[in-house]
Amino acid sequence: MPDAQPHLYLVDGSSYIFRAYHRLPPLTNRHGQPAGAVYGYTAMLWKLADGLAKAEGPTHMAVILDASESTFRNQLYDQYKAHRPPPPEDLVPQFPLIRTATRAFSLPCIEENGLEADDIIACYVTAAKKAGWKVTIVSSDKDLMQLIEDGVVDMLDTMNDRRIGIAEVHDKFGVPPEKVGDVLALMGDSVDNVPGVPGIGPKTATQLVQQYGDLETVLASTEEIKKPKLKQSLIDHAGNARLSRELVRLVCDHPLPQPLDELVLDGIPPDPLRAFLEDQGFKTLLNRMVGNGANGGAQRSGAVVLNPVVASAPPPPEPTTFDRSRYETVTDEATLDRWIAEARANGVVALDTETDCIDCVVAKLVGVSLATAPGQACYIPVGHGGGDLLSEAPQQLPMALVMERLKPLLEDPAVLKVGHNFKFDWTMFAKAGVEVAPLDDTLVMSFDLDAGRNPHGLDELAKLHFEHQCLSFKEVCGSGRNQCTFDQVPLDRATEYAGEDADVTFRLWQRLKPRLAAERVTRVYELVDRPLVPTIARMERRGVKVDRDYLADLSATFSTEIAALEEQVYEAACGPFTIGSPQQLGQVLYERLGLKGGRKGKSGAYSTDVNELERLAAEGVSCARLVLDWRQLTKLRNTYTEALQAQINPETGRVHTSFSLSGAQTGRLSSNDPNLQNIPIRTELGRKIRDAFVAEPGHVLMSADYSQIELRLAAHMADVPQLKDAFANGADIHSMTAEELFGTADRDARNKAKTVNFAILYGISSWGLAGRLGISKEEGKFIIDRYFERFPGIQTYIGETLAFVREHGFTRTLFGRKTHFANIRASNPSHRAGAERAAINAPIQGTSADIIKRAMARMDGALAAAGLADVRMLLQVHDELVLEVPQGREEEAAAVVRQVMATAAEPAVTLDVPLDVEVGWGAHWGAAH
DNA sequence: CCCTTCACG
DNA sequence: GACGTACGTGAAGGGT
Repeated sequence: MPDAQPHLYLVDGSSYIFRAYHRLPPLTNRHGQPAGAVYGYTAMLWKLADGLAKAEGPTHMAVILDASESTFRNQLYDQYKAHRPPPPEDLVPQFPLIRTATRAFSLPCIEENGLEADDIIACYVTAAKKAGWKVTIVSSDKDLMQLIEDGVVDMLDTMNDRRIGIAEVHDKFGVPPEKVGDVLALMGDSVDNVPGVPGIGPKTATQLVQQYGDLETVLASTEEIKKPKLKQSLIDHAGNARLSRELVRLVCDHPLPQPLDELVLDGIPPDPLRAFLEDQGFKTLLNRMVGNGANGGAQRSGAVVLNPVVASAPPPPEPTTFDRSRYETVTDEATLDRWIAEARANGVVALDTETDCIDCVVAKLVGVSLATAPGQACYIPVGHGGGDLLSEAPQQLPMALVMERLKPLLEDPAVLKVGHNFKFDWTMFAKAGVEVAPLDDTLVMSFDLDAGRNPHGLDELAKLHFEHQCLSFKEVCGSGRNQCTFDQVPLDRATEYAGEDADVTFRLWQRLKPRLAAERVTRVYELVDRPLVPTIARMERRGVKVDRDYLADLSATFSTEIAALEEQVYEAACGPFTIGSPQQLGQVLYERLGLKGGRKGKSGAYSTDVNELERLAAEGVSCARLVLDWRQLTKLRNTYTEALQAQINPETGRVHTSFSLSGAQTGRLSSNDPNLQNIPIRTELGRKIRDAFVAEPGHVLMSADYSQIELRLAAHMADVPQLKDAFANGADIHSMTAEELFGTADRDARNKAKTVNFAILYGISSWGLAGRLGISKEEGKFIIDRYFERFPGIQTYIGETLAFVREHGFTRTLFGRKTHFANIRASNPSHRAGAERAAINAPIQGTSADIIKRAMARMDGALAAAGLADVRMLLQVHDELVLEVPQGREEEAAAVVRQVMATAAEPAVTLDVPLDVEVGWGAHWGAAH
């Protein structure tokens, strides 16, 4: 099973290439250039990526290189590395190829001016240790041996296939790793020109450090030294020894060039690697790549065939059956402590919270269930009974005690907590003062693996993966008027239900976790969705302030207007009817009033949608205009002004939406209860509702929007030079498109071009475009052909996307997010065409979603780092973030928000187009745009 | 529970 | 020639 603990592999690329050069014959590549060292390097990366993913495999990996000749060591000592001979002539051209090879493996390549690779490695080791990770340094450089720590940091010498731990360091230097620096300082290094002390080599250096403990003590104890020559040399060269100590000391506190998390390993995309191997003519490796047909699963998913082990991992062990009677009810301290110890020993625990209500902001905790292995689960009741005066509360541990005991476990960085839809549980614990970390969320995992393939509810997944029917909430709490809350459920029954949820969650985690790497969605899970779980939980809990009195006034105004319109409609329609019934309205218009042109939908009813009513209104049918106005006002009143007032939480005075992480197939969030992602803005009347969203006194609401992010991404992904240039130069993209398509950019042409641009994003069809533009389908086709002719990249993108989705059944975003399309091979042409349009759109919409999600995951940290910890991110509306900012801090906050959003793709993805962010603020949401 | 309509990106 | 009239959502109300 995958370890809860991340394991970082740091490859010392610079030192490797020198050793490879001397070890390997002077091979040349397909272009006749020397490539022996590069071949050795490529083979080594292959071995790492292939073999190591098996048992003690890396979860994160990076190649570290020397960036520059000059470092702080040259300032310390101008002779440092001064006598180093220049690298051999046929090695020099191979240096840049190291970066090419690394990129071909899709591995991060890290270098930093002023630092040697060793220092960067030391910085990452320090940071990873702090985060509770394990580290393996792939090198045999003796300087790096200073960093080794038992069970935490080791080294791997791939050339000799040997692990280097404390024992090996001791064998070599006779001292533990933390004293290696002192030994190195005394002995010096002729290659790097570290002076050391003349006459002292490895043997004497070791012996001195062993005897006196460290360099300073050696230098302070020269009186005791017997050998006169040694004694004098130490006295004469004490300065050099101290200088040498500084030269071999590794910098470990420099800011990381790339955050640790970004180094996550996510399989190896085959295409760039294949292209590189072909270009170099590395046939052996190439054949291994193509020839491995046994690993059908990985191939089908488009993964490289280097790592078949994870893909073919055996199914989880027994028991495969579920026995609810085995779950334990925990009502005493000793039993609680036993479960906590079990979870800690295990390193991973699944959990689920039971509450009296599904609204996490007001819910009270009723109990917690834990699972430490399949079938091994318990339930800890803390809030049962009590609410009901008739029945006595059952014996149970006090909530405060349970929380106090659980807190160290839930916050232990070495214990992974697993939940299904963890944001709910996270909030319940946060309300009790516990910040759960680290965590895995099986709902998010399922979504990242199987979006578009199956639903992701716990009960549905139990059925799908284990053919197990979960106890339903209804069976436990009843339904309708007889429904009770969970705190009223008897403990034995509650234990069965809650224990099962934790048990299923645990087994689901075992089943899904190995699939992340095998199906190459680790990156999107680790870098986009998992970090978002606590972020979303915080946003939901914060809520947004809504002005109730303002909404009530607005509602009253709307109601008066609606009543007046109703009278006018009845008059125009020659009698009353239910205006809100499309069926009745259709009959009134096309039968009673005898209007012509009634269009019927597939259900046989007249269509009365906005297009039809606009058409009638334009023909002078007064009733149609009145109905349109009536519809707008009732919509605004019923869906917004009335509903929003009812949604204000009495405790917080704010509205708390729920964001769904699995709501949209493309990876977007969705918002519900209430939906705050569809608050009106397009009409003046509707816009008034935005003014109801206000900031706390002393604060403003800030809105930050990505400008045209999807078109920018289309320009990047489809590689359209004109579009990329236009974005780079800040040009008006629709005018530019109009110029290309129609040779003019007047208002009419620009509007048409804008429609065409959107049509492209949505998967164009000539009929659809024709309908939108009110032109014939021939004209529509002409425009599309012209678009493809001017922007051939778009046509290629569409063609390649469709070819890929037809072959694999899914699309991917730039971050690797998969969306599956069940209908892509449907025999029904309209079903198939629908799936094709969605598949063209999904990578673009999904990449946009990935980017803003990364911005969100980073936002709180970036604000805190800038001293803006009291700026609070409240809402996300697909390409917009809404924040609450203390008055007087607007400019500072805007700068941080803009920076985080504009750079959110980096470093995982480098875009050819800039991301532009527009920021505004005001007393309310309406004024922030 | 399905359909239609309409609010948003 | 038929298909159906752009991608992704959630909520409300009518009708069955």
